Amino acid sequence: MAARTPLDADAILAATEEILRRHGPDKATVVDVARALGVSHAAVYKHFPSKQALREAVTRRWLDRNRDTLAVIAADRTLRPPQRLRRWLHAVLSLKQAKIREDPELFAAYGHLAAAHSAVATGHVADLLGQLTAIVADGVDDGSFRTGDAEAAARAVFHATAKFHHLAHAAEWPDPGIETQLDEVCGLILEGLQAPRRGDSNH
Amino acid sequence: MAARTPLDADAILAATEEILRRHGPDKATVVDVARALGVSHAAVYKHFPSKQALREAVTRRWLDRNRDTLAVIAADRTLRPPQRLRRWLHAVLSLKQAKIREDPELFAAYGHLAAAHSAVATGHVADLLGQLTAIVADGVDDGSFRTGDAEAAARAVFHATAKFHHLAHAAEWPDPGIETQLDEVCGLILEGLQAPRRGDSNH
DNA sequence: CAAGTTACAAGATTTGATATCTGTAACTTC
DNA sequence: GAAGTTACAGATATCAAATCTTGTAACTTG
Repeated sequence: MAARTPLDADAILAATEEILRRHGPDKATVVDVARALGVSHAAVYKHFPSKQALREAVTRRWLDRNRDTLAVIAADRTLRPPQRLRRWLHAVLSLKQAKIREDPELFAAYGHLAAAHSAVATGHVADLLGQLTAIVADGVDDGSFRTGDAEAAARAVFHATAKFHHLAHAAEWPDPGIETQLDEVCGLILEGLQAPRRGDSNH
Repeated sequence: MAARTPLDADAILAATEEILRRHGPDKATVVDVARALGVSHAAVYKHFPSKQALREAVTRRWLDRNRDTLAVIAADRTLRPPQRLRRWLHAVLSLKQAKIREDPELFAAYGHLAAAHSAVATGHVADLLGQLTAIVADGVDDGSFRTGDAEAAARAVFHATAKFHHLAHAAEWPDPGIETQLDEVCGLILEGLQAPRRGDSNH
């Protein structure tokens, strides 16, 4: 695993992922990473200012990959917005489920960051909200959805599906019923977005 | 605080609450509780089979009080179902917010139990789902809501509002924007429940 | 015999000395 | 001077010994 003399940020990130996978987020140290690369730990600090920053960079890589995968769905004009929204929400869940299954230690490391209110996590949420807003706006344009404020509607959808994307619920995702639950919530939400406005009948 | 000779389950529960408040859920011991009551810890075990059971009993007391408070709202015929649903969901959140504010240690103790998949927690969820189902069914009866299956709809509402009642989100509840977020989600959900059926337009 | 006691084994937690880790600084090397 | 090194202080983690906790049992008392 020890990369040769060109020690760049990417090699450090790859080694960090490997160490996180092997030792788990609680026991992985910067010294371990340096040892895996065959350098002193101070060398790592030439590229990353802190252990925290190093972990954020690893997490950002995964989140950015996810964001890009989801962006493809969000922009897919072959699906009408309601169906696209459903597909997108399922994809958010299934990307995270896959990571838990295939890389549980790494996933746990991501969880620590989110809990610590890292800027990486809040930035990712903003990205996702942007994609959701785009889907909703598309729906308003083509007449599938009716809402005055696409951004507010996207926010509501995001909060209403927290159970299916918020890391705090990760323990529930392996439950086989979770997909059905998401389907039910999607159904309810889509009805809400498609509903014709009826004034203040809610109040 | 030491109660006199009649040592009954209620006195033990009261003492346990006090110890939990003072020491927090991680440091509170059965010996502490017994000391507060002026008895040996074995005496406590005559009334409760284990420390776990004792904590569950304390938690159940609070959950049952909450259930009863909410049942009043769920059955309040002076509010039409949409408005009642909104009121009920806000009440669920605000009861928990109040507990966090006024009794943080005790609230933390409840959290531990829920995380441990205690039957107390799952039973409480069933209670709440029952109340929700009743509100939805009332709405179907009086024409405010349209849904084939009140129970499935109630489940969807419950999952869609997880952010506002699931203990995993407790850290977000002190956020001042949380009420507005719940309002937005309520609006979306109510539109969904009120929507006229339009066949398979979602798929 | 219901409701308490003391005594005790097994397991968890605290403690405190030791070792490791983080982050910085002062020093090499190409 | 960019990219690495060793050396170090202070914070953190580790580990084994001592202590405390849990839960049970055998005993006492009104």
